[in-house]
Amino acid sequence: MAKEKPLSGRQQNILRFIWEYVQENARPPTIREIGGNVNISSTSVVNYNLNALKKRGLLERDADVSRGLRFTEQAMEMFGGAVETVSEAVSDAVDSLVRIPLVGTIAAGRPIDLPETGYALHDDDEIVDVSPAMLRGDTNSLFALTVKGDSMIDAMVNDGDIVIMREQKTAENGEMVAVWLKEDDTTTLKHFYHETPKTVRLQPANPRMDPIYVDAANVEIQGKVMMVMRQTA
Amino acid sequence: MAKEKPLSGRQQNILRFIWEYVQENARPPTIREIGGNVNISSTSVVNYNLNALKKRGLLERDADVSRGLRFTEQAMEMFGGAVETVSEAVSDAVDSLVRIPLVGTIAAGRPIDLPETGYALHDDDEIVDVSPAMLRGDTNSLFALTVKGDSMIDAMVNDGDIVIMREQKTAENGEMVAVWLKEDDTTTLKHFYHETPKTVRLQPANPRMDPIYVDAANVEIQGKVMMVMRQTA
DNA sequence: ATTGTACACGAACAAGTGTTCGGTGTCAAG
DNA sequence: CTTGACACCGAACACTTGTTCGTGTACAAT
Repeated sequence: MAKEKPLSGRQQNILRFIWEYVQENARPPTIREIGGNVNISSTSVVNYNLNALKKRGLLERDADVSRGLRFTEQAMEMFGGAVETVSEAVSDAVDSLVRIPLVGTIAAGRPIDLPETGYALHDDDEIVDVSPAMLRGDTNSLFALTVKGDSMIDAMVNDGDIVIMREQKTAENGEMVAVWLKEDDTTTLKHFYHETPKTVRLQPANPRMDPIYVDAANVEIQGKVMMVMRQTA
Repeated sequence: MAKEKPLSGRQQNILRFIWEYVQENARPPTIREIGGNVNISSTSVVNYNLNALKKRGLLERDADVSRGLRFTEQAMEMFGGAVETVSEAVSDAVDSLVRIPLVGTIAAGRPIDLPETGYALHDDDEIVDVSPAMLRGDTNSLFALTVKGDSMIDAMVNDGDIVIMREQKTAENGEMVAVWLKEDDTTTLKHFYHETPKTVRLQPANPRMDPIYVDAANVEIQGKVMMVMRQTA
């Protein structure tokens, strides 16, 4: 589009006054307040200039209401950094919790039982709220399971603990994963290491316990353990 | 000062409406707009309630100007703090986290080392954010410690875990507490039971381990364990 | 010289908006 | 039963505020 004519001095003064007035008063000025501050004695002239600013895309006007002025985003950018809206400020003030569905249990004797729909949030799911500061990486594909029984003790995970997991079918060395041992009909939580192409080392979290070595074909990774939470009171 | 009467339902609705209106319109509402939205047909009643909110320190009013309302800082804190009288949208977006100072470490070889000032929040403290749903009872006197070493394994607590505790010098049967064993120069986390007036049973969290029986005089309770959190990824 | 546009202005008016008045009803305290 | 405080209400009014009208000036283009 053609280059626009620069704003007149009066129009610049009007914008600046409106901006400052909004900061000080938490409301826009009236036509008469604008006129009084930029030396325009006639409400008609102020009206004319406001309409010109509207035409330039810098203001929005609501007709037939008092103080019916609002800056457009373009004008906000013009002022060199938009002032946050109240809701933005509130959002910033609050860490968004990561809401993780508690979708079931984990026990030694069976594989993890996840819902078919990939644990999308349902009204009846319990939710575990976790601060994002406590989690790393992608927080979108997480789910939580409650531990049943004391078979995870070698992972230092107790009956009733909550395990936060990410759905993941492969593991990097050292990652703690839930693995289903097919031959043993057992789910276990251990640190995973590729020993050889055919052998996997599963290292208990308890450093005083020995690892187990299993055939890679026997291992089905069911998810990565991101976090363990235990309520003791 | 005397405890103030709670805001009436109408007054809460008025505040909520004003808040939402300001966010949407970048200006305060008129008396009539307020009335129309909280089912008050008389401008006089709206005026009466606005004056009551002003009296409570939640609003400022400029006389004889249109849209002469402004929230006070007290009201802003209220909205920012996500309590009962704010809008549902803000309230829903904000779940008050319990902010717990991470004040130090816990290790077997020494008692818990707490700051003299009772772990009041300082700018340089690390904070652990926990959803209140994960905690029971008083959330005001909590602190967090990072576990050093693997000596807490019998409590199924690993090196690097975070323990959320409440300062407490006595224990009910079954509560998990941090105890300092004076004769052994050891801190341990165990479930506490009064066996006899002179004897205490300390039961490991690991059900496969045996309890220890110690002289009550040898035991110094340093806090109750509310929660254990482990980051594994 | 004429025309069109931009800019300017005072005044009047219509509508928006806040304040005041006189009144009613409820409830607790005396 | 009376009184006072609180909450509520419709109506009227005063004032604020935005819009419209008619007019004037300056300047560029024709």
